[in-house]
Amino acid sequence: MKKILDLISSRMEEAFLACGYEARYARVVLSNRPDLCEYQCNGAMAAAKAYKKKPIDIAGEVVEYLTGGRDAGAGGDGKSTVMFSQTDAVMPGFINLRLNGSFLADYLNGMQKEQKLGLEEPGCGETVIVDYGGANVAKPLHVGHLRSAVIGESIRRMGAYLGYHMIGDVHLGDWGLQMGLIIEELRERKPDLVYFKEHYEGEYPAKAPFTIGELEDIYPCASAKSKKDESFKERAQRATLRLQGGYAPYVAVWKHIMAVSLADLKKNYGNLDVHFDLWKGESDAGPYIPWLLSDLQEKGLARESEGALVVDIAEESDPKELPPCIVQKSDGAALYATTDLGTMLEREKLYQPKRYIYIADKRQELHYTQIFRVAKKAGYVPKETRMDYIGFGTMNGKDGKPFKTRDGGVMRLEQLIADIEEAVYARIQENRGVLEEGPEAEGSGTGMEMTEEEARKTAKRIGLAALKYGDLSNQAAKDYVFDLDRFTSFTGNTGPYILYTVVRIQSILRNYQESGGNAGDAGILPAEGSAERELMLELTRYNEVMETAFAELAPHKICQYVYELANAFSGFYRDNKILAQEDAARQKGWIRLITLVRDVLTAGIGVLGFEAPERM
RNA sequence: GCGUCUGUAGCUCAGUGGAUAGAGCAAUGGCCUCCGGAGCCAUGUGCGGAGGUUCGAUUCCUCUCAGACGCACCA
Repeated sequence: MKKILDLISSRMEEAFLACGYEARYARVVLSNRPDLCEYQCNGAMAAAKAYKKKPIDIAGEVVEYLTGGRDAGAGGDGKSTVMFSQTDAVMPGFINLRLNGSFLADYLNGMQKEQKLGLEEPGCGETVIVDYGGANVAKPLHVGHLRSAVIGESIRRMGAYLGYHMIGDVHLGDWGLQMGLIIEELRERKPDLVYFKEHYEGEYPAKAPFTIGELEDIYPCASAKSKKDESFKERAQRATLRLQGGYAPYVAVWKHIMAVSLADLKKNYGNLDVHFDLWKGESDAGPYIPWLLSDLQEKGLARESEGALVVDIAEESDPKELPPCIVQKSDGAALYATTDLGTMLEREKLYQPKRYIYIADKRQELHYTQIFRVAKKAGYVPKETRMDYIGFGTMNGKDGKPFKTRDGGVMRLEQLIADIEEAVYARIQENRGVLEEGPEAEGSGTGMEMTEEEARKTAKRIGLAALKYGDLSNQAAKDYVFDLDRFTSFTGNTGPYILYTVVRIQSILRNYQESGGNAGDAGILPAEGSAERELMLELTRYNEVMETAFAELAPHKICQYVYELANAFSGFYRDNKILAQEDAARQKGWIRLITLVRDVLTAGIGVLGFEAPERM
């Protein structure tokens, strides 16, 4: 289905053209003065100069055309409805519009018949690689990984919903210095392992010589040691180099580290309801690196500098010369940029994406600028391929500083999720308590009874919504304050509030069905009340919002929309007693209307990465 | 030093080249014989500052102040 703004705009274009003005002045936008109109066109003022006329005269001519008895709907289907109920030219040159109620109702009826509620699929199956997650092997996920996972998952879902072939890749950190650090630390702890015997010729054990718990202790320990102990660091660097060179015993250890760690990471991302199509890592770029380095040199792009191999990426238009991109360390080891470029080579070979979207901390912006330029300069990625980088801000505590545990440490993601679930669970218990103490405690049939197990499960689902909505409702690029109490609140602009709205609609629909109601494929009728009309207008924005949000890679726009829609529903719910409505046709229309609201909300939170429970 | 990003209500955040800049939370005062009150209504404060472009700027440009971050062998 066409977007409602496009339908209105094309009607206006017709009018502008008919009056002798360029179509580009006809663009219609949502009104910012709902008291005056629903939509507005400001083109007359912009056109005034070009045509040397007073804006109000231009607006007047256009309105004259529209009201000249030829106001028709998008039509062509024989049952076209008049589009506007109001067309006013207002000083200094605004054209104020309101939709005809039948046109609006028709639009919604169209939406509910369509596959994706009237959403078109501009993606057309184009392949897009989304690189997010960025977990490091052998290190537990912590709050620093949250944003990449949550934002990336949402972007991937948005794109998929719009018909793109989205490929999400976790791109593990599994090939850099941290692996050398772990290997060296392991050697110090368990020097007798066969991997550290120089002339060992036998098979390597199938069982990992450590648990995930040990592994998680090894890395921070080794990392701290390398900062104090220079010789330890050198040994770790050597181990890294040997691993990258394919030294069999280290590769064997590395495989153990990978297996143990990956199982744990999959579990944790699963708890976040974050999914990846590919579990590739930096190591997968390994095979491409020798060719990459020699190719960069053959093309004359790479040069030696202070022992390292670098590629200049500065361009004339740069305000300041950007530092070159280091592709090989002076000790010969690969680093961040090298593996990222190697990864591109693999992705081009296997998937030929039309677009890349990288989601990483905004502090990495320079790095991405560098590798994007190298990739384009060397022709590894076609010129026309879009390469986007979303740099997200820091998650801060209430003090405005990066989020920490009480003792100042880095909080594990598991802990954060557990805290949120606990807070939500407490709220659920609170509500149950209030219910039981209430004057009419019997209240059975409300469907509010919940077993302990259900309550825990529900708390988990609501907690995830609280967490993700709290994060996604902020612009990605900005730092934001993580406030557990606020995010888990069941009122206000929060994830739980959105879920509550969906649950409440479900409850009404359930009651309606249980009392023998069946709306069948009844049509939504033109609105009678103002809240009803506002709700309907809000619904029409759906496809526009989805497209814009993806075009701008801005999940927060979807948050904003679902919140506004939920609020519009609240207004409608307040003014209209759906189940008490005696006019059967109107009641059916309302049932269809709120069903559509539920479906739109469900689709919206679906791309945000969470879902509503049955009850809460 | 150079560069990037960010400054909007007491707090947390949206927003737009257009007509009166919005939400939530907090505060105050109201509203329930209500399908789930986890709601609704009312009241009050704000675009860091200065110039410029424009018929019109909170939005675009320049300067300035403040904060965060980045500037070659970490990722």
